[in-house]
Amino acid sequence: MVKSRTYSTFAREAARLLGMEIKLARKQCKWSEGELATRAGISRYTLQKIEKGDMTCAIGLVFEAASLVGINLFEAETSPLRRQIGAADDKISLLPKSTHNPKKAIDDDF
Amino acid sequence: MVKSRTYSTFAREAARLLGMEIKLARKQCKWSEGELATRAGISRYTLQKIEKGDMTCAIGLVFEAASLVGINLFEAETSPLRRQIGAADDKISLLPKSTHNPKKAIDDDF
DNA sequence: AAATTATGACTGCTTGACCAGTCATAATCA
DNA sequence: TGATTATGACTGGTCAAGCAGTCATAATTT
Repeated sequence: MVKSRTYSTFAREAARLLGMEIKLARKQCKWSEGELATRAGISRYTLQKIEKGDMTCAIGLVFEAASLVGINLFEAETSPLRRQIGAADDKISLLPKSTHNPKKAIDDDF
Repeated sequence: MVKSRTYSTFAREAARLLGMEIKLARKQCKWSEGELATRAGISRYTLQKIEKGDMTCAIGLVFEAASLVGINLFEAETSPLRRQIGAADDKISLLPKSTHNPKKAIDDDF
């Protein structure tokens, strides 16, 4: 019995949703679990975990599976991924390099 | 030197983008790496990897950090996450339970 | 200017993620 | 119907993800 990590419900549901989308898209590709797993270079068991929304899966494996079945990950409406990356980069460079906070107690909100 | 996994550029860029968005959102929250790491219940080093778009990070940790800084993960426009999950569920149940493919050679596209 | 805080990078250790393989069951095809 | 394939669930072994901790440097405050 290991005390496992806790996650916010929002994060959990996002993972669950992504897993289901992958499963759905896979079925639409008419691929079996084994087929997608092979293409993604992962084991079938890992794919099962991914499709269940398991929080411990490596993000690279999840995104790889997702991209193979044609899921648009964080591609908002029109702009291609590259452009978004550039935009994020620009925005970051506008902010101060380090966020200097006066030392005070952390008010944890749980 | 272990030959590390390969990923599609699409998957890699998606992870990179998500990491940058987290970093950006964190700075907008005026939180230091240590602050967000503590709130997310992870080490600062892991957060650094997440913000770099490291493919090996657990998706749960990435999503947790993202949600803490207020990133809308897979929330399309208006519909809340829950509704999307329901929709995906419904769609899946409409498809055949198992995708039965005639045995043939896999034409791998790389 | 000095003092404080943030960042980047790294280093062993421990734990568990991922894999290969198996089995029973369910679904689909001939 | 029987034969084939897909799915769900699990198990031991191995290797790396994540952690705690450190250090040098950069940025920010006073």
